[in-house]
Amino acid sequence: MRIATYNINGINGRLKVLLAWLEEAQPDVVCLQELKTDDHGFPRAALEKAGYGAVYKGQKANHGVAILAKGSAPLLTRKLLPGDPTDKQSRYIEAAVEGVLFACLYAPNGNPQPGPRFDYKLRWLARLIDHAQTFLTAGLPVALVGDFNVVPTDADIYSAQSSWKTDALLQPAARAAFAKLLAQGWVDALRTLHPQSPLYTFWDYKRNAWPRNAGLRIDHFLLSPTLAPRLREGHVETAQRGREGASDHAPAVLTLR
DNA sequence: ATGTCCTGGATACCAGGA
Repeated sequence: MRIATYNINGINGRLKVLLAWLEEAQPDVVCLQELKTDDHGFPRAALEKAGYGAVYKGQKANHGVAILAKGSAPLLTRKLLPGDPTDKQSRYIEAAVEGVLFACLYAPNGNPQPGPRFDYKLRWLARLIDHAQTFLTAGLPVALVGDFNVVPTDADIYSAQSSWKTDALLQPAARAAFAKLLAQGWVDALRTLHPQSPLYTFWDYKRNAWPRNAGLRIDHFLLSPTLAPRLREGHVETAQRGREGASDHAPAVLTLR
């Protein structure tokens, strides 16, 4: 079973790019972030034609998440991250495919920091930590997949002393939230497979980031202890970032037995 | 400090988010 995460940065503006990649990579499950469309505008028919069923929670202009499954419809379990009924942003969707539960997430960016946007990011991550614990307590095979908007360590960025130093993605409080998930028992799949590789998944459109490989690792797969033993292979589809009309994120793929 | 690209509201280009 091949599972993927892909921050598509506008699913309609980049539908051709997405369909070409699906055709080429043939993943079984895809967690998408930053749809930037409401549910009405989700390209359900085009994805069905490409062989993928979908569940999605869209939002006009910003955010929005979806889970695709090849040849089937994912079994939807939630569209809201518990813990704050007043939170209206579409950043979480959860569904089961072939006995594995996928939590597709798009954590808040949190800039500028400090400030209310960074506070929201930390509160959102705290809610994720609480919800993640319920999966572990239940012993379920779960993958937390998506754009966490956290650079976990200085090894996960081209230069920790760059202008990113004061960015919300690198702040100690954000990193502490990610570390707390690992301390719960979640396995950082890509880092476990490749302890020494950069594993960048994001290159800013600005600052000439892609040509000089000024990347950040912010898209992650966290596997529950019951699922982690099935981990076989994983990589970032780096070449996708260099395509015409690419998202600022590259997709990443894992193979599970 | 700057840079780029998406979306929406407009119906030209700008604001907001990232």
